[in-house]
Amino acid sequence: MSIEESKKAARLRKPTIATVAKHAGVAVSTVSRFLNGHYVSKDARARLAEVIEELGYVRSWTARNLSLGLRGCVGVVVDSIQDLWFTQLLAGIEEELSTRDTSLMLASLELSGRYDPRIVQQWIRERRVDGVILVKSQRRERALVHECVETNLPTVMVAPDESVSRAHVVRCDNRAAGAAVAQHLANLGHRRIAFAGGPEHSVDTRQRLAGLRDGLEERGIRLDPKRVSFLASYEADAGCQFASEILKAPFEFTALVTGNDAIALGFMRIAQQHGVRIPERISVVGFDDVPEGALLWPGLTTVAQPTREMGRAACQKLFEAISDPGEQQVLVYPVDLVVRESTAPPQR
Amino acid sequence: MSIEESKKAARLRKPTIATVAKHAGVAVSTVSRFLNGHYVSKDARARLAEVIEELGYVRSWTARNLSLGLRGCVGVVVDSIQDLWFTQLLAGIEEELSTRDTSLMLASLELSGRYDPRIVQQWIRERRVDGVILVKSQRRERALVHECVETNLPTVMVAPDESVSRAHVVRCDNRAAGAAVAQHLANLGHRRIAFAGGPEHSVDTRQRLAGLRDGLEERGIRLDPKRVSFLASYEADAGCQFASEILKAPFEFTALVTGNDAIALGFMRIAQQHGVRIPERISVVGFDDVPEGALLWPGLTTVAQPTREMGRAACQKLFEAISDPGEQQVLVYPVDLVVRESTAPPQR
DNA sequence: TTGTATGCGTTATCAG
DNA sequence: CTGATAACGCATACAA
Repeated sequence: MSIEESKKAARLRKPTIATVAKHAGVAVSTVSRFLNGHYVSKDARARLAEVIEELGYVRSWTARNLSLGLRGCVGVVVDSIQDLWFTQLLAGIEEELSTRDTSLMLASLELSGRYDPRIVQQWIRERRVDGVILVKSQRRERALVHECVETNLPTVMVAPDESVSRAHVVRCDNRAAGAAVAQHLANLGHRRIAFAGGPEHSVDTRQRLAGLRDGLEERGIRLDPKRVSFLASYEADAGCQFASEILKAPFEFTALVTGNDAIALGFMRIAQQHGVRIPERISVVGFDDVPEGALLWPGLTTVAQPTREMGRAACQKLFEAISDPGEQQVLVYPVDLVVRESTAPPQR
Repeated sequence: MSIEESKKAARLRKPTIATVAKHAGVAVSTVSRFLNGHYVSKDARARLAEVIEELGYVRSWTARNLSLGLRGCVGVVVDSIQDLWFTQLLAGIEEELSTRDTSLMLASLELSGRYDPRIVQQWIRERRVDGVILVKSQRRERALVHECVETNLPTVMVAPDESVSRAHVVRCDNRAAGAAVAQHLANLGHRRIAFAGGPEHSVDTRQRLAGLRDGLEERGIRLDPKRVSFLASYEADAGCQFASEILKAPFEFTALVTGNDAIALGFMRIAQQHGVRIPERISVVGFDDVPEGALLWPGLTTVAQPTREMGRAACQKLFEAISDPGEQQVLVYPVDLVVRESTAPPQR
């Protein structure tokens, strides 16, 4: 009776590894080995493939993870999910994740206007994620990075603002990016060029500036230190503020290179609001190539990164680190100048 | 010996429910009940809280999910992760999720330029998610929606383009939005108004148009059917294309209401490129209030939705549906007109 | 190569 | 109210 009942129940319930084993006439361990690509005889292999297909068996990732002591989930941390550049990175991450049966936990460090890393610290302490991808981590995230590394939590950093060890790093070739901009502006005939970067300590900003400066010098153009500024953040607001400052007095330069697209967009808004014509009066260049830069008029000349690919790579590296915590690598991706309407030869 | 060893191992290993039980002198089931807020005597409760704190015990969500037959993961489906509006919704979803120990799987239906719902179908078939949130699902997603509903997969739809049953729906008050725009434009003095919506079958577009039309009529203004168009999509490209069409010949209207912000942005880019001044020659209004609309000059007048809140609500509804598959609800959120620089009184 | 037995950490059932 | 114990579905020593 109870046997009958359990049999019926088994028929209704969705098939497990045991069901497959029974139908194929092998042991569960054999099925498991088959599923994981370990050694199984040709015969068994064929039979199992058939039975699995027939039964419509799908493995339980929850059970697998429990058994392996994994969470089947990675964390992605960023200042704000609405970061224009991050969205593209996320697309790459998603793409890679979808091939891996791994889910995602997202954390904005600045969700409701103020900085709060507690969610991420909880992840780390409770080991809720198998690893984390830290996107554009800044100085204030130092403690967080430290926690990750101390806990031996596999960690990949994308475009970190400080150099780090004990974590994979994925970033773009900022120096080349700066150099490309230098060449473009020099070719257009600009001689008086200004730079408005992100925070001064930021690696991205420093490298882009270095590339720009060197590139200009190669062409006999000096980047006047008086025309180099560092803003408080990489956000559009900072660009707006900078524009307001600049426009208070007459200014001399004919081209402005900003730390990223968001800053450039903010600058352009305020400049245009004040009647400053772009690119006639001033050419503007950004970095990142966020989609929005192509959506306004004039379109923003910028330097594109293979952002989506970098997202995929970050994910791949993370999985490598999870399955085999070995050497830490630094991946540097090439960049591409994208010329739109915000740059033109200087008027005079 | 082996006892000693196992003891040592237990000390090193991180504490489980069993460790807690031993230390507190109760059975594991009692600990479980305590953890889940079921009935436990006051004494035991106090002791357990203490022991848990002391041991730094954290429960295994993997094991819990296995036991409960859950995945601890919800799916979020959208055309493109880079949808300007979606990003804000995602912030709300994330916010809610972070309080629930649930992770996320993201799927773009149009990841590499072409439509491919297979990833989502896999989720459904393999029951990899406890529920899904379908964002802005369109006509072509009908089959997908059908699959979700047929499988009894808890489903919440946010701003679906078609009306659906057997799923929770979260959307904004589109009619009120259209009416607000009507009032704004009428007050400014516009009489000749055009509308460029999304796809004609889209609920959002139809409701916004209806609200606009009625609002105008109340004020004695007729929305000329000749000035009503429907675009192929809600994306900026569609807006660009529409602008190119319009600008080929002289046009009569002084204000354009678009189906959403993305369309408006695309339109404005091309219009400005052609030297059409906004808002002097033509006022432009969008819907959604994506952050980018505030980032350009002139800033886009639009109708804001409580997008983040809607994300949270969608998530909450989903969890309700997961734990108790009851009545399907429709949640409608109020909207807010946001006036920026893209609208002004008509010149003549 | 294959099968047996045990562990992974919880929850739920059912006596006490 | 509490305690034993059987699921949950899979992976892996270890023995065969």
